[in-house]
Amino acid sequence: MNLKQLAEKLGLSQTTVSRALNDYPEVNEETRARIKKAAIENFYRPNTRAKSLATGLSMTIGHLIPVSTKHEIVNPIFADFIAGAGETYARHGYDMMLSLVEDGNEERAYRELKAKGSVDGIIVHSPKMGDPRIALLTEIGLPFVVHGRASHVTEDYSWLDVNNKRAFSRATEFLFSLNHRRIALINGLENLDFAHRRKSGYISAHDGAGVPVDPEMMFSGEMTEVQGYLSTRQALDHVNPPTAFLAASMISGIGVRRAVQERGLVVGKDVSIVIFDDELSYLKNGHDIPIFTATRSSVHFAGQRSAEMLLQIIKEPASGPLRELLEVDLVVGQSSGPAPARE
Amino acid sequence: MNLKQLAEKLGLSQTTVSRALNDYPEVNEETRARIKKAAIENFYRPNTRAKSLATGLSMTIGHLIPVSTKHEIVNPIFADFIAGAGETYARHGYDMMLSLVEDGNEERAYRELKAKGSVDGIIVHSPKMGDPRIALLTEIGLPFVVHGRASHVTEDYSWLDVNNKRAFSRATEFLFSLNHRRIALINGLENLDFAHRRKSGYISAHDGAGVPVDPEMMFSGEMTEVQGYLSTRQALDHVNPPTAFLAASMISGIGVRRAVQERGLVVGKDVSIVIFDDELSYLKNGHDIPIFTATRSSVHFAGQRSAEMLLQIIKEPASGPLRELLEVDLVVGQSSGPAPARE
DNA sequence: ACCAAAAACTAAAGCGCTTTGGAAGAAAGG
DNA sequence: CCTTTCTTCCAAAGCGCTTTAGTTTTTGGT
Repeated sequence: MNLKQLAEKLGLSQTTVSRALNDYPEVNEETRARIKKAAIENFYRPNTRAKSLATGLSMTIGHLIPVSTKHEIVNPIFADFIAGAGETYARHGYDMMLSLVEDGNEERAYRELKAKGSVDGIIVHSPKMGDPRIALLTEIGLPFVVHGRASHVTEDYSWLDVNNKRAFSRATEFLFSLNHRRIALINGLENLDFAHRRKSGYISAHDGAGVPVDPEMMFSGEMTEVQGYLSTRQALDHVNPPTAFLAASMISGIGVRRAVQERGLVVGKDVSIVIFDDELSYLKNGHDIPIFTATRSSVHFAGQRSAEMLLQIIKEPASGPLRELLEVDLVVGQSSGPAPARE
Repeated sequence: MNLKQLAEKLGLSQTTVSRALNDYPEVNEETRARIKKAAIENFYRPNTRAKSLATGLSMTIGHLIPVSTKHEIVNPIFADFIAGAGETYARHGYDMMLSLVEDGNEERAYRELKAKGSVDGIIVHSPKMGDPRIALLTEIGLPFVVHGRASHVTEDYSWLDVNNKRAFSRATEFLFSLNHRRIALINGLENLDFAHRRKSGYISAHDGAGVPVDPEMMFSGEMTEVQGYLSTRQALDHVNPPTAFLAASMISGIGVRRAVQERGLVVGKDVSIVIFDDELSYLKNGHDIPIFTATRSSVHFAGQRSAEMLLQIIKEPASGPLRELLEVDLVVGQSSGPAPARE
């Protein structure tokens, strides 16, 4: 059933029916009630395409997920982020469009999205340092919110980020307070901005404590279980192995733990592990006492908030660049303890 | 730049330009070349909304992800499935729309999708036993492919599934062959069809081997790490604890391992663990020797194939219900070994 | 009872595309 | 040389909605 048919059935013009359903004032309340009733009875739903063609609004938010042809990996963190964002969109009548876009094709993909008019706004994922997408989106005038930030970018833009630097400096300091002096960092890919910030937090804590940073204790890579495992093995093989590990996610932390246990070392005693916990729904950090000591920030919440911010910017572009920095909790779990006494 | 402007610029009618770009024959090859060149130079992209309004095709595939208001959990398996499907859509010029739909609202959500004309087809996720969505989608005439199957459904429909029953009977038999006689099943939610089939595979292997099934060794729940952990603890607390665990996913397997190790038991020696490995990109089952002995089937591939099937059905509805049953590999890893001798 | 203003409705244009039904000109056939 | 058939192009309708610019009906003030 489309508008025309509904209008005919009611013996009214399309104009009136459309106005009644969209709560315009210039329609008699009695008629409006009659129209709304008929709309419900006939399960009338305006055709989205027609509506958006007429209004110029697509009522759709795009999520462009960078996919590397080499690694071809989809971050599990997306699942929870998207769940959070999706809720918000649904509540506001927006749809969510997902596109996987390959490394080199990013500029084209974004321009296309604008030209095709398929979205009203975009969430930018996994910003890299000096990410060119920010200038690009500003140029083409597509509203966007970055999940994360991009260092070395001069534009003013909207973002929501976790205080990654602080998170990692706090975690490092916490380990220092337990007398650890040799801490391995199992980081994400360091061309990604968040990983860069985490590293700088790790380094600044070392500087603050006067502990030298050893580049051989810093690992970076895709945040997979296997990467956590392999990096940890390498770290433990060092002539001067670490007594503690700082892992970028629950998943790499699990890899760290596997490698540690494989060596017959006891987590929380021989070796401490601190992770960054995104509160992934399928990988919660335990049910009572946290499995891992962790800096914690819900990526589900981040998704929700980012979406809200984006919708706000779309509604009122003048409300200007919005920024939000989330602080993390430091929760102490079973995976950390005082550094073992040196023999 | 829209069609009208492009046509004016070229001194041609919209008709000719449109036809040239869509490779219709009734246009001079020289003119076509000229038009295509201009289109590229001006980065012309037809407005999707207008196009789909005119053609009646939305060129969009919908993924409705069931979200429970109670658990509010997004399965990480979706991430990889969607990555696979997304690739395929991109290659064929389709967009992907994601909606989170709450438990009770499913029927309405599907009908709305049809009425609003937002998608040309749908992938049905997480089918339950006797899932009503299949009858519903058949009734409203929206092309769909089910990822999984639904027992007790009489309709003919398209699906792509893993042979879950066989996977779990093989895994169980494998453990029997290692002399395990008491095997705990850490299953997914058993109202979900795949979990039901896995259970029946587990049971049929017991029947085949003449080993009685103990309901107290069968656990079911959301496939999280914590659920795996808690179920395992409960199983190990039993007066007659199991010597082996069969876990529904990598993630629950990790929970099983945690509980086992917490008791000071050695995986692969005191206790064997076999998992179902979906080949999640972030949780690969090790890099050389598999961490866990597993039945393996790539959910990324499943996403790809499901998408291909759906596009095929959309293109040629007559090509009828398509079905595809994927068999799993049984890969032996480090987590299984002969049952410990009874004292 | 009359006129202006407000209320309630409608016809038609327009969003940007595809597609139908021609039309004009060139090539082919007799 | 005239008719027929291609070839190549175009004007205009239509997809289903919103919205502008009116038109008709009611209301209210005098």
